[in-house]
Amino acid sequence: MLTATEARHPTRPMATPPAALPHFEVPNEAQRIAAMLELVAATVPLQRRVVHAGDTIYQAGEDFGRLHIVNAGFFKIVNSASDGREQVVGLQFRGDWLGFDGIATGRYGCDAIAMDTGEIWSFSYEALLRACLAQPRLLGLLHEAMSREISRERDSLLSLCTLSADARVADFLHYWAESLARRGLRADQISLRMSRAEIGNYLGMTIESVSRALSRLSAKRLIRFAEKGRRDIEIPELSALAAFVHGGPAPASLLQ
Amino acid sequence: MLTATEARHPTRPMATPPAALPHFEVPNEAQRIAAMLELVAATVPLQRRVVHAGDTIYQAGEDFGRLHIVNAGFFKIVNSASDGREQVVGLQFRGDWLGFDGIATGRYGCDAIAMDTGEIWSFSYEALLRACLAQPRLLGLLHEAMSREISRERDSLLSLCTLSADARVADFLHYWAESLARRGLRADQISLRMSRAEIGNYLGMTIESVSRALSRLSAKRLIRFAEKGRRDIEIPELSALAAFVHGGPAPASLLQ
DNA sequence: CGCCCCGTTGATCCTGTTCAACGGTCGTGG
DNA sequence: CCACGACCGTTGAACAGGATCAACGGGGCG
Repeated sequence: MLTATEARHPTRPMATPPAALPHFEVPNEAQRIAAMLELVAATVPLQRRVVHAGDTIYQAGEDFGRLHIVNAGFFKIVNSASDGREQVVGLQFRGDWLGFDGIATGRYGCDAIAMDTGEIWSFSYEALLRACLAQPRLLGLLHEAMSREISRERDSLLSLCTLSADARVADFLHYWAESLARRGLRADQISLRMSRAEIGNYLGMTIESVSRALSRLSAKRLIRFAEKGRRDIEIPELSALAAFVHGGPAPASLLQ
Repeated sequence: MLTATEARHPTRPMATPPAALPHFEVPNEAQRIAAMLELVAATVPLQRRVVHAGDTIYQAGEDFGRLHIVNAGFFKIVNSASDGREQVVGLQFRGDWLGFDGIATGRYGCDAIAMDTGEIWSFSYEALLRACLAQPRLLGLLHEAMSREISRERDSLLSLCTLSADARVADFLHYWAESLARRGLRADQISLRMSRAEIGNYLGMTIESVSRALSRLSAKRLIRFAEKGRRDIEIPELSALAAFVHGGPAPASLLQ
């Protein structure tokens, strides 16, 4: 319940609040999230847990009873079919909630797995509902989080069905960078802590296709690989990436 | 509640409550939905609206303020990107809720369109929340509906990413039939009131591929076309369809 | 009747998968 | 210290599943 002082990792870009605000158009989403976390912490008895890459927050089939909020780090949601097919269906960052899929059935429907060091706040769903009676704003936050989750998944569906492989990868990078920017973190150089296999699974394509798509994006100067480690990617112009996703493979300006 | 003799060809399979319970494994989901509708109708001031194919319930960008429940008919949810890409991201049947995507932003994020004659119950989100104070069970229903929606979309993601075109179509038919069965309607002959184009869009494939997939499923005896009208489909064995989805294209028993 | 929309089927093309080989990095142990 | 193997990412070549292009039949309706 205590030990609040630690749980910070200055070396981990995900965990710390921004030191300098970026120069992108920055909505006050970071404040929204901070206020949300503050309110939850103040009104719901919660348990903080520091997690490391690979740690499981919950697993499909477990009894539901608790919800979770990402305070730091990031997490993947994996949905599995009875025949063994697995699919990463969501990536959750600071301020996102985990576990909604368990409410209806009383059992979690997916696995939630940490992709990096981070901190998870967990609390009983029942306790949350009780707290909502005293503090109705809390209910609004809950509904907002669920609504956001629904919209986000619909956007995934749209991207998966309507975009080419290259555009899907570009959209993925754009989404990632935007998620950082919205939280007040710098978005011009992101460090995916996912293997190509995980990216491919998330985007519904193979490792090779992901690799090729990244190479092509790099050739088009839409991204740049950091010197060391091809998991660190620079995005010179976020809007160019977005334009590529939308306008198709031909930005018309700097093509051939 | 009886009148068991009809229910053969109600001409409108979606609209009417079940007359005879089917012989499939039938959970009491029909009762769950009926009880839900009853409770909502008793506690929330709602507006009933009869709609016809093509009618719009709400559109992306409109101010959010109301939620909707399908009492009869069925509806598609269409998500659109700024560049014009459109994607059917959900199909909603009796008992399903519409409009959750508007809660977070205050504006609907998708279009909801009737695919057939039906009836929609609409009510103010604020009024619902007020009613929840008096009747906490209502809040449980709301959360359950949102949770279900999230799970459903994750399953769509899984199917889209991991299944071949034929399996996707089979899965779609299976989902449709199961949706009917769960509501106490007969599931062995379904009448899709969607064009091939709409099915294709929903499944992320072209009209031609849908057509071919249906032909192949028919050749495999997993489905059969009704004499007149290739939108009416018989499913001799629902479990065989499910087995095809999972076990891949080779059911091993009646192949070759 | 003519038109339009829908669904089917065939032929061809292309995107992304599959199969394969290779280089780099890291951790382990001789 | 370096050899080794496991893992990751990249790239090439061949393949295949769907997309695309095209033609045709049927039904509804002005």
